[in-house]
Amino acid sequence: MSLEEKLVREMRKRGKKVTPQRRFIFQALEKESDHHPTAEEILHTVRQTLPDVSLTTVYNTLHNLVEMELLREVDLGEGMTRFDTNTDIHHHLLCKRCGKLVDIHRQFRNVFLPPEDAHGFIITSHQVIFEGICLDCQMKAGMLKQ
Amino acid sequence: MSLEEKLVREMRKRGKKVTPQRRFIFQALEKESDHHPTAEEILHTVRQTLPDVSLTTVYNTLHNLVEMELLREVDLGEGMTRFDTNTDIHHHLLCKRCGKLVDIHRQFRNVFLPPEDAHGFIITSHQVIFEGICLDCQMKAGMLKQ
DNA sequence: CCCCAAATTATAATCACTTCAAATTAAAAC
DNA sequence: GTTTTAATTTGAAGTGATTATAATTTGGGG
Repeated sequence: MSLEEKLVREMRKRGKKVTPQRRFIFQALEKESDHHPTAEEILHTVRQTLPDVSLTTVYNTLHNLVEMELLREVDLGEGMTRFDTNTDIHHHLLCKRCGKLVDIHRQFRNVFLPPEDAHGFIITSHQVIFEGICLDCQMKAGMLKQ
Repeated sequence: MSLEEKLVREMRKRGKKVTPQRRFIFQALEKESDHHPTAEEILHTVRQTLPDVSLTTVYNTLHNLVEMELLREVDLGEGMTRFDTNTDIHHHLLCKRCGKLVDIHRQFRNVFLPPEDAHGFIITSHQVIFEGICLDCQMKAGMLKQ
């Protein structure tokens, strides 16, 4: 089942309307699932087929999906939110220079807060963010001694 | 040596001017070091004694300190940047409901990316963010079966 | 086909920050 | 102490991402 089909079903299940705009947003999410698109990027893709879609609609739909837990918001302090169709636990590696973002699908077994360090919180999730400099940026900066 | 003294010294060491504005910003950082203040919060504190300081100056000074590696920017996807005078490696625990932020000073030994997972990046830092619901918010939501 | 709550839209607003250019000032040089 | 000057400060205007508003349109049940 494609992502589009899945999301359409979930929308219907919850009595939400399935508009053409939403269908194309679902398709864009599927198409760009590999690189954590921003709302602007989704808008751009959707407008290739539906030129009058508004940014508000994109945000509205993405937020709906997040609420339905079918989409994950990823905020790495870049000044904008990225959206990730992979809602499984995974981590991120971010290039400080160019903003390139890579998924890390490895688990870190130790990352767990024992009750005495949890300050009474109910912990619902955790995320590891690695920061560094990607190959391209090392190249550009002449950091690679070839 | 107080934080103010330390920062004044470091400024002088680098040939930077020590203005009254900067001194009061250093004091505010010291006073609020426990709760990761935002630029706005620093501004508010500084204005209690120096009512005409501008937000631009606060940002300018904070960014200077970050550049000098005497201050750490913490961005947890809340839509604004917090500043942390503790530049040691440590992690964070964030309440999703009220935004309360707690430092975690425990190390996680396993959190390391082996070269085959590093995608060629030079990794310079990592950060673990735990999310959950704090005691106060559990209380408010009646989640505590007392 | 009709209805109407839900969805979409354009426009304007907001929020956190950044840029800019003119006025001020710390501190080095005299 | 006075002068000099480059760094700093300032408020106003600008940005870019996101959100609010209110009028218009529409999916889909009846």
